Amino acid sequence: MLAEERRSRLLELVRLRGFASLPELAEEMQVSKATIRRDLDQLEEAGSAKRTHGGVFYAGDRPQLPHFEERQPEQWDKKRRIAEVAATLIEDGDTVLLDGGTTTYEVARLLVGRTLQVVTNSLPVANLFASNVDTDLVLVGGYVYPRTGVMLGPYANEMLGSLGVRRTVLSVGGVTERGYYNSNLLLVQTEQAMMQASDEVIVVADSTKFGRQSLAHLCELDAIDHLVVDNEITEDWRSKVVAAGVELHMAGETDNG
Amino acid sequence: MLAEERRSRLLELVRLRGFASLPELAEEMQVSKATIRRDLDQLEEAGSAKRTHGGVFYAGDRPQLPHFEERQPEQWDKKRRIAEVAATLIEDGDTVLLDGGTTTYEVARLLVGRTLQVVTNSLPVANLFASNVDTDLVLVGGYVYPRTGVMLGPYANEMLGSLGVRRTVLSVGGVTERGYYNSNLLLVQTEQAMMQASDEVIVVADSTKFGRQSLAHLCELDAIDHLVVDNEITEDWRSKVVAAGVELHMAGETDNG
DNA sequence: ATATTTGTGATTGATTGCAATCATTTATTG
DNA sequence: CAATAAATGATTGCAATCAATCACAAATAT
Repeated sequence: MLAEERRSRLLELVRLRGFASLPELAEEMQVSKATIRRDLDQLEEAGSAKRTHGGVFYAGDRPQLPHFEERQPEQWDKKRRIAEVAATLIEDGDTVLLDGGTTTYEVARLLVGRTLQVVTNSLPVANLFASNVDTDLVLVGGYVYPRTGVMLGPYANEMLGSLGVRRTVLSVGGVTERGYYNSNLLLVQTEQAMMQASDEVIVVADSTKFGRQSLAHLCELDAIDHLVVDNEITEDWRSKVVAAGVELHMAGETDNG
Repeated sequence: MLAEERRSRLLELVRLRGFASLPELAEEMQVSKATIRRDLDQLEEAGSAKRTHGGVFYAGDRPQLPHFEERQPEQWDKKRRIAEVAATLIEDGDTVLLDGGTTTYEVARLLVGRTLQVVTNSLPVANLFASNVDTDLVLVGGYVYPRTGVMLGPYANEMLGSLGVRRTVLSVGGVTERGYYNSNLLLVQTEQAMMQASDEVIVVADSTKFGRQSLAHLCELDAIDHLVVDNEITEDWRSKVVAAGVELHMAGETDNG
């Protein structure tokens, strides 16, 4: 085996595994640890990998969704608590439609392994379920909005027009007295098609979204069935939501509403 | 910050990053390295992470596609060479349809960053392009076949029926005198819809596929435009393909075509 | 409130890993 | 083919990291 070929193979192994230890690579390649170190030095110089004490991890191009991944850590504690409550609203055997928001993603993570039919227009959500044999997964096709991994547009809307689901979980970008908002006009159209396809709509939103304006109006306050929010929502917003006839579920230390 | 909360945050960081070094975790959490070690001991006991010298990598549940990932390393050298030749058949500005085969995936990897419109029914392929601003990506929706991340079935076929693309790249499971085969009946129907939607069909297949039977007949030998194969294809198969009027592209040390 | 349990940071000897070096082997070039 | 360059494995002293331990701090229980 040529040195160049071995380095190419090493890079592929590291790319597939994410992390590989130096002794195991030496064993697999049937060369000494010193040789592997030298190979890894070269991969590190090329920027493909990063050496660690006793190992190496992949540092080259990794498909990622910057917009999605930047927003995932925001208010993570709140999102996680909201997701735990929202997941209790889903019943085994449901057909559930999950949108591409980061709070919805936390819900999705908790649904993996449950006996469900999942429909989604989100690549990250789809990736969660694709390997899972307990879940039937249907992906809504369409134009993939750059950096978010969300499918929207006419193909998506047409497919949603011929689907029916029990429950939809939607994230929102903002809530005002006039209703729920997201930042993208095309996305909102696709989300409206989701609501049409659904018996019940569950909105998941952390408290920082309340009183925050966003570009595109999704629907009125009363057009949804359930709202799950963390316990830092104000009393004022709580009463507005309840007055709109929405079932309010609070996530956190206090009693759930 | 409570110890339990810190450990939960650590797990999330490790999950997001794949690998994290102990000094950087200690710095971010504002605790000593000794404390981080103890935390990581607990994560390792729980099976969520694996300690390394000076660091930790994520070892918990990771969405994966076993069927796809098991087959990816097979004949990797051949696939890679085939992909390099196939990528030269794609022109910038093309609309190209990529199926869910592992050889097609290697082609896809080489197309990232090119100015293209990409249509695909494969989650792994979609994940490659979703973050890329040079590429317009359209995902074919439908039922996600378990463990492969490939969308197929009536929704997929209907969407393909309303699309037109310049070139399609297809992997196959087997080639006999009677033509090209894949292992799944539903998948073959979706792939036939892909061929119908395309001006030109490019099949990518490593030489081990020739003379190998597979369940579902895709099309006759002459129904495609280009075949890209590694240089270990036999002279017998070469002449059969050429006699069928297919443009043969050989990948490897010898002269192409 | 006090008593008990759990968690933390620092220290120290033990363990793991590393890079420089050199003799030898392998690959490449003319 | 011989000459040259590149690569390899082993050795050795050095560097980095570790786990056990202890005194103290923080959290929890009564």
